[in-house]
Amino acid sequence: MSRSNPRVLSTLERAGGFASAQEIYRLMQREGESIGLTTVYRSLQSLVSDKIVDVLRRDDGEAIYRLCGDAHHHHLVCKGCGDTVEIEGGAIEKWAKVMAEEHGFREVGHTAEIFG
Amino acid sequence: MSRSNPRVLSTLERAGGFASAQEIYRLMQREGESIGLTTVYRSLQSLVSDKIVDVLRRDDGEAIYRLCGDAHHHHLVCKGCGDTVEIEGGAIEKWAKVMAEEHGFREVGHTAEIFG
DNA sequence: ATGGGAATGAAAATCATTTTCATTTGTGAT
DNA sequence: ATCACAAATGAAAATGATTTTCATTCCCAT
Repeated sequence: MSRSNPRVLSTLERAGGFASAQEIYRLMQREGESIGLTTVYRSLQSLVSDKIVDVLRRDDGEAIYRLCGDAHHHHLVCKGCGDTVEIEGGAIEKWAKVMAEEHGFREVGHTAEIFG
Repeated sequence: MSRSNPRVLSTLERAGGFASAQEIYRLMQREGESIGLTTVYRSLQSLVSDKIVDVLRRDDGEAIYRLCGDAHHHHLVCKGCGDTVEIEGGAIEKWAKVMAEEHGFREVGHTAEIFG
């Protein structure tokens, strides 16, 4: 197993908002950092499993990563500039729980993103 | 442009719940239908753009399709059997709108799925 | 120094999806 | 019936993200 390369995390921070592995890689190259794509992927995997970054999917299926606080929360994602805002979702938590129980599911998780 | 092959839609119906293009293709083959993977993809694209099926993404990035009523709604997805239930999300609509306005976004869409 | 495990990255492998392109099929006009 | 042309089809190649392989380099404790 490999530990996350700190430069990947620092690049993701600098990117602000969400960035894909490929974008982080290109960004690091443009900045003259010497790193392999493999290491970028490995570092992101490790950051995800350590719960240091979130991962979700673009419409085209590409995975995008974002540095996150550890609290459960949701996002507002701007379709134009890609800017994102974290928001807490008190209402949605309750909604998910009610809906799940109503249908005999044990709720274990949900996703919710708003695009605008 | 190509129109949707009706056997693809009928297979998706029969599959119940969500199915990926690959799954639909394999299913049709198993049932002895003669069809190409290309046609499955093309048909699904066309069904999506005609708003006859929804598309969303699995965690692994694979696109999954489901026959849907035309109303805006959300899903409960069972992690075990993959079974899905459509639910309407009155609360979530309101939540999305409020959150978007609060942050100066014009709300144009959102996604929400519950897994359990 | 030195031996061994972790980290690295180039290149190949994987896998879903899209594109290309030649062929087949359907349809309408003659 | 026949011709012509557009739409549909699918095999194979191309694409693009992600993962795997594997040989090399680093680092650290002995």
